[in-house]
Amino acid sequence: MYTPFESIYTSLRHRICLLDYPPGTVLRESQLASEFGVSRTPIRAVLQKLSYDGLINSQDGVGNIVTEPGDEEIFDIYQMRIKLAEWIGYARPRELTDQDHDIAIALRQRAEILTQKFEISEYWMINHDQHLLISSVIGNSAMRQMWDQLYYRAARMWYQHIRDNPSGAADSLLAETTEVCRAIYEKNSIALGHVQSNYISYGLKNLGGAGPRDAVSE
Amino acid sequence: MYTPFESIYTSLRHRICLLDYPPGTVLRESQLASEFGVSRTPIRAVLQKLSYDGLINSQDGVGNIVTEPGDEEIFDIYQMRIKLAEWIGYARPRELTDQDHDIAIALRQRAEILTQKFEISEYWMINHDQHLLISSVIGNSAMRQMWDQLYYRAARMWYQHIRDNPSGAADSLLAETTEVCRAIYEKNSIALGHVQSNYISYGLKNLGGAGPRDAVSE
DNA sequence: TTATACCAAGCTGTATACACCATATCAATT
DNA sequence: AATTGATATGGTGTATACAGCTTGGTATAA
Repeated sequence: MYTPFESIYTSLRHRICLLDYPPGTVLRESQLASEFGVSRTPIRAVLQKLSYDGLINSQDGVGNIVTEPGDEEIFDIYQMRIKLAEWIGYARPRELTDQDHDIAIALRQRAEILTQKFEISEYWMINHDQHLLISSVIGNSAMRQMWDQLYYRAARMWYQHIRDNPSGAADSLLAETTEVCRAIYEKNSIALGHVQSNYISYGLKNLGGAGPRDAVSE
Repeated sequence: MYTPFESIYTSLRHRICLLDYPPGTVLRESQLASEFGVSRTPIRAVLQKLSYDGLINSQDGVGNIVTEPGDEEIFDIYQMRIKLAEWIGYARPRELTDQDHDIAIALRQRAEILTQKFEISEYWMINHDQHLLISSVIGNSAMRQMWDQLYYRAARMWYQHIRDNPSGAADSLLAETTEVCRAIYEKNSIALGHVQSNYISYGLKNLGGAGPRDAVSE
């Protein structure tokens, strides 16, 4: 948010995740450069990072195309997120504090309001803030890095699904935030990870995928 | 290996992993540009990717400094590798073939020769080829990506340790390749992952770390 | 009418000149 | 002598001009 790079990178990632740039959109470097008031050079740096993140695909002579995740890829990413979530409590978690609980309570309140008047943007922001909270709990830096990366790769699909099927989304989110509150109140980071894993799993089910072939059975 | 980018990227990563560029080394863009016969621009792209990989650290006005992993980071990376390896067999593995077995047999033979005449470079190449083989088994693309990334982040530490303590390294590698051979012969990718997990765990122990504080106990 | 070959326009990839930043050196002052 | 300040030097970050690739359109010939 502070350096120009971070600011532009966050903006573009936000647009891709919220489908302002739906899959297939062609991003032109010169256009983005003029929009953000910089030259093509820093824009290219941002696009390269987005490319490493798997969010766009740069093709010489054509443009930077927002990727369209296939069914297999969606399944793979969700499977990884489910597994990683199970490990959150074992990845050198920092101690959960009363302040964490306050934040979680606030998120639950926002989710409760959402059940009365649903707004997709607010739904997203609650999800996002909860992700930031939980991510901050992970002490293992390698783990946290992967956790964040997969979150942003999965966000589009989830957002699209909720946008098309908003019924029940607020109730589910309220239930999730409630469970998160409890786990944090109990200062039990292992439980916190399990809650995450469960709700990601529910999400995968709702997305309609039990996997490309046979589901993973451990 | 084909595009100039891939070629330069692989070269520099190789040099960092094999400690040709030990931690603290300052990489100058113009110097690398003249060495590879290109301008600073593609060099910068490579360095940015290496920065995302956590192998270097770009500082404005100073240079691109090869990172020095701290004890905590080493432990985190190893813990993740141990956990991910356990999971290889469940990450949509492709079917193991007789050709895989032939490759594994060849690796074991090279390891056997290594026990008679140890050479650190050959040790590294066997390890690397084995990594490529096992990585190719992972069908879950998100998982494979993380697996590769952590491998290159951990390689330096392991290489340094073996270089300083070569005794027993060849025997251990021979044992590992033997177990890999067996798992592949049995076409059991779950076992293959467990073998990997075990030997990574042995490696962490040898590196001298049971963790920064208390070890993870699941 | 259809197919093919060429061409033009626009994009990304590259090279290079310039601006800004960090640091080491050296002189001036206390 | 020690310290502080300016300054020169060499680095990365940025802007821009150019080269190479892709693609859509068009003209021409079968």
